[in-house]
Amino acid sequence: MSTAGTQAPLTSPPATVRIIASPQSWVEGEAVRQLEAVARLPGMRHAVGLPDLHPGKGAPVGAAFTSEGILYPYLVGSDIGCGMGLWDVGMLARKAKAERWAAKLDVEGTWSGDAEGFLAEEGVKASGFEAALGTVGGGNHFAEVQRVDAVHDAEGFAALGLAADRLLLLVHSGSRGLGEAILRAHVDRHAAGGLLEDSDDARAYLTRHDHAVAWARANRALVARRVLDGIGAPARRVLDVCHNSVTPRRDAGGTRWLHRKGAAPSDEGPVVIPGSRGALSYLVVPLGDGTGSAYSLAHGAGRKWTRTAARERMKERFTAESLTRTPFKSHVVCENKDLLFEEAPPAYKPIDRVVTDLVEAGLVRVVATLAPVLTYKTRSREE
DNA sequence: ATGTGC
Repeated sequence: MSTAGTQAPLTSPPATVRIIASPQSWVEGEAVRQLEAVARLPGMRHAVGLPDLHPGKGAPVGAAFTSEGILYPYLVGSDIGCGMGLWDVGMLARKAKAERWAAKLDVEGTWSGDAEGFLAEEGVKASGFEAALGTVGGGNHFAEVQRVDAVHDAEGFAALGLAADRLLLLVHSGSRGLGEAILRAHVDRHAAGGLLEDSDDARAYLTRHDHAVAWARANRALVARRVLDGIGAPARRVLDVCHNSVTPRRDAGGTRWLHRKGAAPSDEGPVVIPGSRGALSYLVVPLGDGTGSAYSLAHGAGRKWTRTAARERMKERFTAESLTRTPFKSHVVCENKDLLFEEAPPAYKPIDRVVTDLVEAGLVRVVATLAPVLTYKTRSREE
């Protein structure tokens, strides 16, 4: 094993496949088939499905993959750098004006400030997509003002500088059109094929990928700033993690390419695992050495219903107006009706089960649960 | 997912 040649990685034994989900966490068969198909790609070593595993476009979402000698941009997908940022808001929860904020908060369209200057402060170069910097995007993206529901680990909670009576802001967004353009340029040349790690194409992709990851992080920071300007409060970034990326990582066997597709890192400190807009989010601390889970965790609840099914089922049972409030009495800003139905809470799996699976697998400790106060999706009727 | 595809 000490003399692995350059050809060895692509012809060695099949990857291991592990799905970290209890029988109570229902996982769609198609998602499992997708995971197994990815595991058969040349150079693949480990394929890990997390408890929010669900089918994606070709490759599953809620999964992490490690490979040797070759990397696969299409496994990361088009929203390179997508992730979650959490801010500690300098305002008491009892001072929240959710109804007033829901009526007027507007984070739509190009930011009126100096986007390139903002990027420079974040240490990120401009990309040409700055018209979208500071916008939430579509799909499952959101900005959510939250309150602390319960503290389960007072020491861990205090260590993050948090206080139980203060608001928080969670932002889930990505690299908007930038990542999409990067993947499209790759797919035009290589389709779903991988890139040999020592190739010029791999180096070029990784340079653009790393830029999109940094730009996406800055995007979340600007979304947070726009929301905070809207509610008139200061804030401090507590954490920011990316769940769509490919990064080199050394482990016992040598350098591996760690692909995360809807999988939060377990090696970068605490993360937030959100449920639907009508459910709690979990602030957790990763446990263990990460080797059995590809250094990854679930990134959210995961869809239970397709968007099409969710639209049909929810329209039969609920009015759009009723979906702008949740069982937590929180407010939802989503003026696009299709998106309002697609993202309704029943379209997602129960987040408590997803997190319990992670706890039972020894992968996380729960620090606190966070409840929604105001979920901002979009003010626009289109998109 | 997408300054979105026919």
